[in-house]
Amino acid sequence: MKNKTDMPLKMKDVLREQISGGSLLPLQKLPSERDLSDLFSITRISVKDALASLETAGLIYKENRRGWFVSPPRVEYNPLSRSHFHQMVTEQQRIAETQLINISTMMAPSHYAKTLALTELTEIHVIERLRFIDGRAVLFVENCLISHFFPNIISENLTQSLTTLYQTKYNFTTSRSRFDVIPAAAPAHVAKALNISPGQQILKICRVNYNQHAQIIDCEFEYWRPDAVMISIDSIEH
Amino acid sequence: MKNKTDMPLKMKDVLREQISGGSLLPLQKLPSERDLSDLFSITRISVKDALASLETAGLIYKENRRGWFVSPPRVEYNPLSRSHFHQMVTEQQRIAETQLINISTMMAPSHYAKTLALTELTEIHVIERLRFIDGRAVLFVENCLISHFFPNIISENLTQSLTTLYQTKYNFTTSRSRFDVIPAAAPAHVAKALNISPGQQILKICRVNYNQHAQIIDCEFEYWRPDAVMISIDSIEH
DNA sequence: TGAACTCACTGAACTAGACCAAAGGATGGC
DNA sequence: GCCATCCTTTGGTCTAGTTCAGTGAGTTCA
Repeated sequence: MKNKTDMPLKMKDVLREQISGGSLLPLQKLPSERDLSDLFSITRISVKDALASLETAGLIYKENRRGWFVSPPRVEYNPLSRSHFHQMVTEQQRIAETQLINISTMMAPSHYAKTLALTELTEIHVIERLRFIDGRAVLFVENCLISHFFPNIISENLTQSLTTLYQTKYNFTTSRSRFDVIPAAAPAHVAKALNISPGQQILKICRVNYNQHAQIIDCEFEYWRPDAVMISIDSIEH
Repeated sequence: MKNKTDMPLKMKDVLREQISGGSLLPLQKLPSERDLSDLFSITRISVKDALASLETAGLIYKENRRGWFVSPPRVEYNPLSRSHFHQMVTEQQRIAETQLINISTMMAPSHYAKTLALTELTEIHVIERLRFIDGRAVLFVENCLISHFFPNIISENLTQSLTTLYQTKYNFTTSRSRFDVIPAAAPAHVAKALNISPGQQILKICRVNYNQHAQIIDCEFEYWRPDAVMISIDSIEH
């Protein structure tokens, strides 16, 4: 029964059409909120609502105070596979990069201690890294290693795969991993690194890895931009 | 440097506090947006923004034109396990219910045909069901079965586990399953059943099941309220 | 050449209202 | 006791602005 023009809906349809039709390409910037509000004669609040709903659908994303952009296709990610980030991304004809953000060594704070099933008096290394696909920051990773398993690891090149490093330098293979996938809000430090607004929706993956002696050796917290990834698992691969 | 009172932030803190502190219990209704906007002397837009950010964090949820409610704890769900919905929920000391929404029989439309790897001239049954935890609708499921594998299935009781039915009546066991997890927006028919606004964030799980003869027998599309679930997988269980 | 500065443009966050449509309780007729 | 109708309350959607803070390109100056 709606015979109003419903410009906000029209704006969504136009953008959807331009994205699927290829007039707007992945990573391309959309017009500014102010321009869109003039173009379609609607307020900026309506523009923001409409853009937010396209964002939820995974069609567009925003960068803090920079603007809105068209989302590239999702990468398929199997958290159970041995394949690491660079290999996985490359196999899907995309370009991967890793940037080291921070390393710190500390006594395990309670939430890490709990995940690693150890006491708070154990020393851990926390490695924070940012991962890019096709030049876009899509994943913030916190790796938390139990120090005594990995002497001198902090002097290694930590932009490569940690799994490979575990194997070649420390002779540890991952015999078992356990992980949780949770739709959540971005914590402040993650939001800053990914250049999104704090509290925005992200996909959180918490993983715990066991070595060949069934010892927990490290855990990992991954924070993905929700439009960048799709978890894909096949029971036959184990 | 912010020395403004920042009432929207204060509202979030108060609600967060009341939820974690137990003054607001799971499934309990929050004051209306208008009441909150009076209480904290902020506009309804700011109230909505603040509530939306608590929603993203998984603390509260809303029902269409009914109001905002406190989210119960997430259930842990392992899509690889043989355990079915009722069993999984019961094991976590929660109450499960299933409601049959609709059954239809048709020639496979293209997106189903693609997922099931068959031609569009194959007949399929589509079973739509709504699942509840502790009385709250949290999951909309579409099961799509290849008809010739399941003669007369539509006259069975379809609020029980389909996996069990496959086994007892048709002698099919699931030998392999493959699934994708995607943060997405709720399609209109799903939004209606779950009583959420169309386009709102949900967690979509697409699963394909193979029988003991390595034939694809059905696929399933699950749409979860994102605050209700957490995917939890352990590689050792296979 | 290169580092520091300026400034226009961007979204972020907010105020102060408006009307609409669905939900659901209260009411009243039978 | 039951059912239809009314009415209040709810969120949904929208208009029309404002102020603030980070971004980044261009400019200036040592």
